[in-house]
Amino acid sequence: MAAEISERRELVLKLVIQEFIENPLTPVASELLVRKYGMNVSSATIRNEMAALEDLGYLTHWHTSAGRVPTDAGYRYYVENLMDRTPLSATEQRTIRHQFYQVRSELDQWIQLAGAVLARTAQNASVVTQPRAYQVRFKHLELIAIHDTTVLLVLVLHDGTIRQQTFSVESARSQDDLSRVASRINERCHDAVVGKIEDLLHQDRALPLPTLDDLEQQVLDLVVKAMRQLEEQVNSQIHSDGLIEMLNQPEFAQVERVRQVLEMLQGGKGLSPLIPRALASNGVQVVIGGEHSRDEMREYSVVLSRYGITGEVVGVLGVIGPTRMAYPRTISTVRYISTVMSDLLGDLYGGESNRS
Amino acid sequence: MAAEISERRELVLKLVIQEFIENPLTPVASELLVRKYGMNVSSATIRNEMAALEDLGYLTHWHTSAGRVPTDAGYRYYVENLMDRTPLSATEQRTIRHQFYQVRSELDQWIQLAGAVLARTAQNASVVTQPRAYQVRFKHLELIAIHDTTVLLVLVLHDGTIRQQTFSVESARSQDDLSRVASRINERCHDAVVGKIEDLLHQDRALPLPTLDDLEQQVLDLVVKAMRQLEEQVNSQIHSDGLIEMLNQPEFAQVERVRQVLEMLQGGKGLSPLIPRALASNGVQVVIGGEHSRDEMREYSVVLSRYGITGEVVGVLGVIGPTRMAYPRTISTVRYISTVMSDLLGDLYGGESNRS
DNA sequence: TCTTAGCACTCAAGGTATGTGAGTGCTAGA
DNA sequence: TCTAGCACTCACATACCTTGAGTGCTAAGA
Repeated sequence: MAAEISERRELVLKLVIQEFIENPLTPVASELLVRKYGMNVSSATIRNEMAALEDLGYLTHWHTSAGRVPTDAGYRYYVENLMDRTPLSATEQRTIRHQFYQVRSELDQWIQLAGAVLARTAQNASVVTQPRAYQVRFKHLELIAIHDTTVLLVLVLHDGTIRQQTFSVESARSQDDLSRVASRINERCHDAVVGKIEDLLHQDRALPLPTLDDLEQQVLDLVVKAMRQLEEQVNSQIHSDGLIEMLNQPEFAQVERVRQVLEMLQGGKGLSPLIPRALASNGVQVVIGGEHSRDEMREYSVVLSRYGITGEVVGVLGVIGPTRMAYPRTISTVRYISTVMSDLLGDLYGGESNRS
Repeated sequence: MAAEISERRELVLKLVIQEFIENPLTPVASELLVRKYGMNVSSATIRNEMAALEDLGYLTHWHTSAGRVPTDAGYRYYVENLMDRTPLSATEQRTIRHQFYQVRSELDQWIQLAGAVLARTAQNASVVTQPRAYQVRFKHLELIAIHDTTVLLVLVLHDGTIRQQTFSVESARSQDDLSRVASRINERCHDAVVGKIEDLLHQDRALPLPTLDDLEQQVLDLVVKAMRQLEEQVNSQIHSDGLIEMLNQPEFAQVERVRQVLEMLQGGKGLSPLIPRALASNGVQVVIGGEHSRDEMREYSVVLSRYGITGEVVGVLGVIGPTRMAYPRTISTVRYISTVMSDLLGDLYGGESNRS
């Protein structure tokens, strides 16, 4: 019984995995494959094939008299070679696109919607990061008088990120005054990267008679600080959704697992190492169970894709679930939603969206 | 054995509840009270008292040979009459205030921080709503050219809410053009409620020669729509945190409960009926188990408080947990954080903060 | 009238024994 | 190379028993 892969062996592997994905509580038995999928051989033959697949490392046993269960390697082989790659049905595509169409003008709802749709379609938890520019670039700022010496600064960056913060000025200023300062800064800093603004500030301070007044300097300081801060937290916020969907999966019968997942998602601890990889690559990335660098992720798989406009703004979105997840459907979903999001961003920035 | 409340009976009730709060898995036995709290009577006497408290409806049995467990009425009596009302320790207060001090200028982080601190201090899930003005009032808007005919509208309302959305204009406009339109609108709509803006729009349309140009009309339409939308969703977003903390509570050993909680928190379904009540009342509100109108909340208690500046902006924050929760600590925490948040808002708006 | 010692009674939880059946591995023959 | 047949394994369910914590009640004492 040479441990090589034959066509029939592949079929057995594929069926075992698909069966197990559908019915994750019970290991799949040789007899079942014959009965349910009408194979033309006896269960004994299947058993032999299964034993061979076990030698190859694609299947395992929980105990001697239990059916077979896929290993991480098995899933990997399945995803690479065996899986059907059918896209989402036209109906589903239409429904999804329609939902996005309805919020097309509300930028901040895209993320939320993407998370919700991913979770509901893939029946697992979803993660979505804000689309971020490769470089943090200034777009616009606004100063709003709130009260006495308190001013609200609203900073809009080139990638659509909005930051708001308040600060105190030494003496009360009128709204007109503030607006004038804002528009002067907007003119000077148009599309500038943070370094440019810093230079501006330094040069000006070196002059004997600065052309920037105190308030302008103060505001620019704040802007620089805010932009630097954004630059550092590369992964930005990881928005996640679909915990309930994930909980409905049978593997979460014990609370322990639930806690694990919550900790992984909280602050994206378990996920952040994956983000840069996803940003750097085209197409959908799949990381299965033990392939994760972190131990606490060993029992989960992650399907991620980049979305956005190459060279302009990019983000990451994906699904996280138990290693036994419906890979074909999940992958199609992630791929599709990433193209939808890319298209949306394309419309916004007028660039070519990054369809993979 | 008359079913009346005596001093000793109250003590027994108090001890039973405190003991059960500390050790929620085991019903408290008469013997234990004598041993642990060194009472000067025998366990039989305590048993009699417990039986009386059971007649009064403050305690129950799970089965004949199990210790006593508080009922919802018992908790209620405890919260109203028996509980120690010690505030958070000075050290804790200082730590908390310090954390808020560090993000004092970043308005949008207050909510997040309040949620996190509430959850960590009370060891349960927390909920925080955005502070909202009684009336939605216009503060400021900004138009930013994004690309060709796409314009980003940033709308700042009087209570600090920021809404961003994009829209298309018929013909491309320069940023200067957009800024001019924005500042005209800002002048006209200063501090206006939505009705005012609508009037302005209607009146103008009725004129033979409108003073507002097309773009201005389009923008004002969007503003009105956005403001109306905000007015309707009174409860705004309910931000919640601390799921993990809650999961660490022993009552969440079964996933069923976890799912319940998730569903309650998701979109604040279970909570929204409580918000108006909390907004309308001073001080800390406690709703215990069966007192909830919704069945799915029967096993949970909620501690809520309003925060903000009366007559200006108000929000709600609080904690949700199993009926057996550490009421004294939770209530102190909610009360304290609500005053901290009120103070912060007070600084921002220059009003008197709503300390209760 | 209140308190308490004593005792019978109850019941959840944990342990052990046993049966059941699904499923495998192996062997020998087609 | 496939397959029928059979012994073997092991999780799971069921029933049964034991244990002990804790109560309720009674009757005697303060």
